[in-house]
Amino acid sequence: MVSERAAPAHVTLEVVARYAGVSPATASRVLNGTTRVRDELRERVLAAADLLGYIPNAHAQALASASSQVVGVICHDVSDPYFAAIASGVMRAASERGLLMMLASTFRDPSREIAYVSTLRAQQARAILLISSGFQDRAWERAMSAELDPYLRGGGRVAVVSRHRTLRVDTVLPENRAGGAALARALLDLGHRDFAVLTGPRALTTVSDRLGGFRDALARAGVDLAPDQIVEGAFTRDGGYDACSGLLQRGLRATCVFAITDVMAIGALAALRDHGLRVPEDVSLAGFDDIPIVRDLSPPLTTVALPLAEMGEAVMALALREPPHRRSRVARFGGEVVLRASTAPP
Amino acid sequence: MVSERAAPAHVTLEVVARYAGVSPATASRVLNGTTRVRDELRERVLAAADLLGYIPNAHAQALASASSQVVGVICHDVSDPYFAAIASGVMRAASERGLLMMLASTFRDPSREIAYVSTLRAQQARAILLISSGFQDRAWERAMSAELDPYLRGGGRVAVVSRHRTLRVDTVLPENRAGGAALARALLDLGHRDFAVLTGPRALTTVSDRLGGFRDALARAGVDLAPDQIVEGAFTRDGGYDACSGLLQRGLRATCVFAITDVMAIGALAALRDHGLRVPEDVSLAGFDDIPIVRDLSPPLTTVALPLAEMGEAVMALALREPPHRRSRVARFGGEVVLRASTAPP
DNA sequence: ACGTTATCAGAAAGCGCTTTCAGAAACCGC
DNA sequence: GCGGTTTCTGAAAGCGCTTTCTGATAACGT
Repeated sequence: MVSERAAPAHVTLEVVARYAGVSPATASRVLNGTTRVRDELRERVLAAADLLGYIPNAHAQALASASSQVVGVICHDVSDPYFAAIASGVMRAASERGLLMMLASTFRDPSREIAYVSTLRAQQARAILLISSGFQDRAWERAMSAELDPYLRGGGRVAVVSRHRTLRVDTVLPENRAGGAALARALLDLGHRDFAVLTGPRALTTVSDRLGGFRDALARAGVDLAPDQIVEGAFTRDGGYDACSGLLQRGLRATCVFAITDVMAIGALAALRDHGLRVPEDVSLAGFDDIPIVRDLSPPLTTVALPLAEMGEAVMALALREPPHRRSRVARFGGEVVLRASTAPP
Repeated sequence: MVSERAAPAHVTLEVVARYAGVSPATASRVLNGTTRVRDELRERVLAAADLLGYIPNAHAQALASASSQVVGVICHDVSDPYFAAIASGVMRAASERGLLMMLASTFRDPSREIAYVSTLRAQQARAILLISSGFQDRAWERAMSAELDPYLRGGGRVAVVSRHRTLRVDTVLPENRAGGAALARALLDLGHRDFAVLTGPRALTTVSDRLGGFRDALARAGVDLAPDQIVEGAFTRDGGYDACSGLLQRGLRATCVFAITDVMAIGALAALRDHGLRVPEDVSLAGFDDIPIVRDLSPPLTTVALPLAEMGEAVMALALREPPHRRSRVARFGGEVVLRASTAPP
């Protein structure tokens, strides 16, 4: 009767230890397996912990041992399939290692990226991973370094997806430039000479690298890209739709449209269709990323494949590798052109 | 010179306080704004904190104040657009409230759901949110309750997306049953009488509710669903593809296929196409969820719309509302049929 | 001018754990 | 059988903060 309504209080290590008739030190040792403990005591502690439903307080553990099981992940936009796929790879890598993942989404605002680094520092994250699209801006870079440097000096680990100009950290680098170039060559091989491009914000290295690679490869083939056939839009499905609509309104002179990301390509496909154009009969369309859904579009989308989940696993591996930061390392991924039915000879 | 290489040590509250010439207590009060402090001291503390780049240790804060800024989210599968969309809503709700989100993905294994609850308890999460598809299994329910109950008694908050039979917690409930029924009626109205269904694991309430609602509505109209036209597959794109392929091999006798989720419908669409069937001319196809991509398929998919992001925000609101758990509450969402071009009269 | 109340700052306890440190007990060889 | 190891356990310090509690100082009324 009484025992049944006994307040469970807070079952702390102290309670377990008392119950087992040992000191908290011994109980801690048993529970963590740090040191041999006489079998009899071991059993008593284990039994007590189990019986009382003991759950250690991770804050106390972290504070006392100055270490944590948590990695922080800052993601450009979790609701975008590209970033979600990478985050999913990070998630998998984390659970393999028994780590917990604190996930923050900046919803496309680079300044929040910096704020979150600070927050994750406060949380004593063992590593901070940035899943971004790169951002080139002096003030931003300075502020980010000001957050990252003390963290690194304090033993924190940092790794980043996508190219950043001045951040001295481990990097997972999608082959944006080479991929853009390879795509251009593939499209040239199909016979296209007139291109239009739907880009995202130029301040993102992801955008400028892809566009740069694409344009260079065209130039090398003696084909140039009319400035009025390059339209900038938001980095989203609707951004792609709007950019493509704008292009169509102004008069599309291209036989092939390159959307700088698959997500934008999805919007572009809708815009083309709404405008009565058939893909690829009237115009070819290509994207970049190979997010899972694009093979199920009709027509399936030609794109540049990136192993997104693998990149997520790699960014974790890079951050956690020993010894830390011999010198910031770069791991390159992807860049293979996947030709599908959305492109055809003009 | 010397000052430049001075070890930054760890900048703790103590260091800031000493530097400002006040006690740690005062520094704490200033930084948290808990109590009025003389302006002069205030300024000194703030200046010192800023100068030294002070970042509070969240573990110490949590330990001392017995409260945390972290909510734990356990997600069935982060790489599935349905769950990702809900998680994104949760994310938004978290950042609005200044909370941090610890995200775990069970990768479709219900037993890991229980393990993660325990882990998040250890992390002293202020709330635990389960984004699942429901699971009906006595042993599982018992084990889950055994984790949840002590957590709730200790002041923890819990809320769940999807119906669970015995869990006494706040629930965000998609209108699966009503939605399934409404979809059936809409398809009947189009003139269909012969249906096939691609389902997921029956142990998931999401599956059984949708299927139950669908079948009941058909029965009420005097139409029955041949058992051999119901095929169970994994809850994924490939599961949908395989289930649909199996159905086609065995001989499809239906004029309309209902896939229990949009994700499975995407796979089904691919299977139908690979089999040379046109949608909706040869067979109509409907899904459930209205994940963002399905309006961009061709044909756009008929489905039952659920406000996924909103549901994510709601599950957070439910968990955090005051006072806690007057009695577990249920918030219902969605269930509107969205007719698109993937369905047509037979 | 005196007692009374309101403000503000510091000392110190304590959150729940880990980890030296040191002592007790058991072991060894010769 | 005794010094010297080797094991094992407990006492206690301390991780970095918050929060009483207490004392000092200022402000107030009559």
